[in-house]
Amino acid sequence: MTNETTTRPRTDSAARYSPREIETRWQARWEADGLYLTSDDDPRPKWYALTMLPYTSGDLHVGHWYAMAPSDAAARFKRMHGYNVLFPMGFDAFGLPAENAAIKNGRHPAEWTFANVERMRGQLKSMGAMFDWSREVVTASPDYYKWSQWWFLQLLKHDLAYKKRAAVWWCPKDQTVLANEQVLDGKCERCDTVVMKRDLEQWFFRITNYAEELLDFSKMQWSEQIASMQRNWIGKSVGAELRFGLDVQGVETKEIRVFTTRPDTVYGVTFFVVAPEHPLVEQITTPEQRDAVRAYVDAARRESEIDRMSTEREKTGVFTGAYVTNLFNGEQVPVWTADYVLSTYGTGAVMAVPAHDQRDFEFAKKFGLKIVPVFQHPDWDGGELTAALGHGGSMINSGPFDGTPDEQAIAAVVKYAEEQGYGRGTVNYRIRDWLISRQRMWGAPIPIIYCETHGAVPVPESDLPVLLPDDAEFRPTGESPLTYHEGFLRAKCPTCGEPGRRETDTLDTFMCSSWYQMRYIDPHNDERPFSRELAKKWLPVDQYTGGSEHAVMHLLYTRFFTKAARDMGIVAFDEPMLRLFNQGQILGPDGQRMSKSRGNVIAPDGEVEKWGADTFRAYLMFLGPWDGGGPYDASGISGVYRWLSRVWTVVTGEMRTGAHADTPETRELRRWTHKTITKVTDDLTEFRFNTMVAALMEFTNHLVRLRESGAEVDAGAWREAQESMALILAPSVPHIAEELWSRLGKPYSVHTQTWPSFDAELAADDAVEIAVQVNGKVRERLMLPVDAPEDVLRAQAMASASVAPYVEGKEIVRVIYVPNRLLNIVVR
RNA sequence: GCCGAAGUGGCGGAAUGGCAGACGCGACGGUCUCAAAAACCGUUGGGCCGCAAGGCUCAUGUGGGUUCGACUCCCACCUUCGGCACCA
Repeated sequence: MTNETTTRPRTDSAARYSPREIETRWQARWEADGLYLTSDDDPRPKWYALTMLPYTSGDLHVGHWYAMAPSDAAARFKRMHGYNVLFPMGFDAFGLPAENAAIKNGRHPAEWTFANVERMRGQLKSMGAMFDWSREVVTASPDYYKWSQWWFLQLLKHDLAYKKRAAVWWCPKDQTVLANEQVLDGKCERCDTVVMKRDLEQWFFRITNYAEELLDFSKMQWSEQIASMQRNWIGKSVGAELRFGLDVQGVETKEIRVFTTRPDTVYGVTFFVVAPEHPLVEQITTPEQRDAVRAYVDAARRESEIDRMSTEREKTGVFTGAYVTNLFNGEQVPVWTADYVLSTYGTGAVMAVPAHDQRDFEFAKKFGLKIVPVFQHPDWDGGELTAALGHGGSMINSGPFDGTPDEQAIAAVVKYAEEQGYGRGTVNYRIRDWLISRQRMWGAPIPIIYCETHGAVPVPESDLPVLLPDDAEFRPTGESPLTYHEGFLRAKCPTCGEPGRRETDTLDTFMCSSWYQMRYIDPHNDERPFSRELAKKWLPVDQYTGGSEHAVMHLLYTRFFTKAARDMGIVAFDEPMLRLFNQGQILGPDGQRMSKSRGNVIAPDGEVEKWGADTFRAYLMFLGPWDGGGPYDASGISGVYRWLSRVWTVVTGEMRTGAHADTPETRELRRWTHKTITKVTDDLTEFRFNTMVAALMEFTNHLVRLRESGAEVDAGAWREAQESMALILAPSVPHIAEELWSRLGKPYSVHTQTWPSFDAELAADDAVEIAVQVNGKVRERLMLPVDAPEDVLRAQAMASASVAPYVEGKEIVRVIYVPNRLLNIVVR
């Protein structure tokens, strides 16, 4: 087939790179052969690579390709390193868009959802990724959500799920409650509608039980960015809970507790503030103050959350007429109610220390309340304060504590408080329990039956799944059809058999995606969510990839789920995903996040049709660092296509070869081959896909130049270059790599080959260019053999006509020599 | 306000403290063509000198510092992006 000494067939159209033909052919072959099916019995070490599953929105967009193509390359790379790689794919299929589409078209959400699954699976397949489709999971299918319901029952059994009445976020447009995590800037995460508070009885998971452990990231390699976002969200504060005496006629409660991070300022308390929603407000308010307080509380209730959250606005508040006693000094201080105190944080009440807290300071100034400094701060001259004082100095006005330095103050006061029974040291977290009820139909029904006699009774595991009705009728009430579906509602109490009523709320879709990685390992098991043996073999996930927009939602929930599963004896590890890489977000051309409502979603189909999947994959990898993201712009894609065309031409074309094992051209060729293998290996290991593509381009350019120079090289070295090219292309551009491998006469498949090793000796240069600087400025570049001794280099440098003028007549102070890089002559 | 990341050509971006701008897009010039597209070849940070080969010089957000040498390390500031935010 190869003809020793012909020149290349430049414009032979039959030999041109035609991606579409190649890609459809190989995709069919791979599927027919089951090339990407992962066996549970494979003895090789396992590697579980996972990329976040897409929501069934309708079409795959550029963002999906951007997230998945590099993940696929990384998974394939692992496979070529001898790992038994599990790289599954599925669909997050419950949620509101399906329901909204159903209301609009008058069809069942399942229709819309499963049609989207079909379409998106096809689109995903066009990517040529190594997904094992035999393990696909769809969270909205009964054989999946049966197990979501099972998880709910386990959590309930272990007191990690509970129902309570609480003020919860409500989205008036979506007509459902939301978890705290799903409220962004006071708006619904899904639809951007301003949310409101409602008092409702809802199901919660006790994620707060794990607040402290969730702060520990030491058992995995996650980015500092995500860790800090989660830490922020959990919001740990160390301080103390202090009691204040309450003595109001007709009020049973004799104390109010506050959380403070500054118990050491307790002698500076000059007033006390409770949130307008605080249950005691109504009770303690004196008759004279009643009208004013009621008006204030009502106004606060009516105000939008966005207005209330603003930090800029002036402090407001009303005196309740009541007083509390500071147990430390027996002082009575007035109790105010003000909306700068949040009912959801701490105890909903604060001890106000205007001298040492800026918010209390502003409030005191506005309402003419006393300000008593309790630290002799070094910056304070004893005059009237213009702002609250920070940490520093030692205690004053603090009875027995006067003179205690700042560093010891908190510990001393807490110790005293505990001895006297005034309070105790404690830790407070900002995170709230996870609200998982949704008043929507397209979700997994919460498996509970309400009975007149027995209350909320869990559905027995043997009765799972609680199926969604397939004849849901959508009325324009905004309410879930489950609430008026007689067939669904009617149920017998599992305890007494009397007629009961089913829970009509469904599970938050984030609960369904909190454990999907566990289902992939055993997706067809109908006895258990997954077998223990397979869990032991595959879990946890070794490498997870996905967007950082899930930092305090999915990525926090799945960690909680794993810890709960561990404590319930279901799994034996602490963290769901050992390594996490967050790719950046690909934005629309307008620089905005791609979303259907903005109309800036770009479908990749056109580009894939035009250039091929390989080109598109490589282009997305080439754009820049993967964690960078940025606006999508297709203008550079032709360059990547041109590159793959050149690869095609140079690898399939003919070359003048012979036996020339030791010519400079052959040595140079080997050097390029081994250098490129080295670089591509390193870059794939570190997820530096952009520089990997650049290195492959440079290698290609060298081969093209070499071929066009007409030089003859060693046949073995050329062969090695061709085969190496196919192998190192395989993870990123799997189709062309397979085709080239096949055309080189190698056995199917390139994707089951071992990653090529590189020879450092062959990769090493035998001559290097060394920069010669005088006082840090480059004056000359010299070619020298590798590891040339300093004196040889120095002699040549001094002799150089471009160096001499800068050195002549000057005193040489110092000479710095960095082997194989540069020589810097310092003169005076 | 607090936490995190980042500022490099017209654009995307590259550079273990050691030759700034790899690789690619775009632009310009050329080959092929009746012509255009495609493809291929060449040039391409700014300024200055030179017919030319080439040389000089400025340049990595701003200002300082450390160093023989700074895109890289340190300090301050500015800007952008992401997160949290009246969290006691």
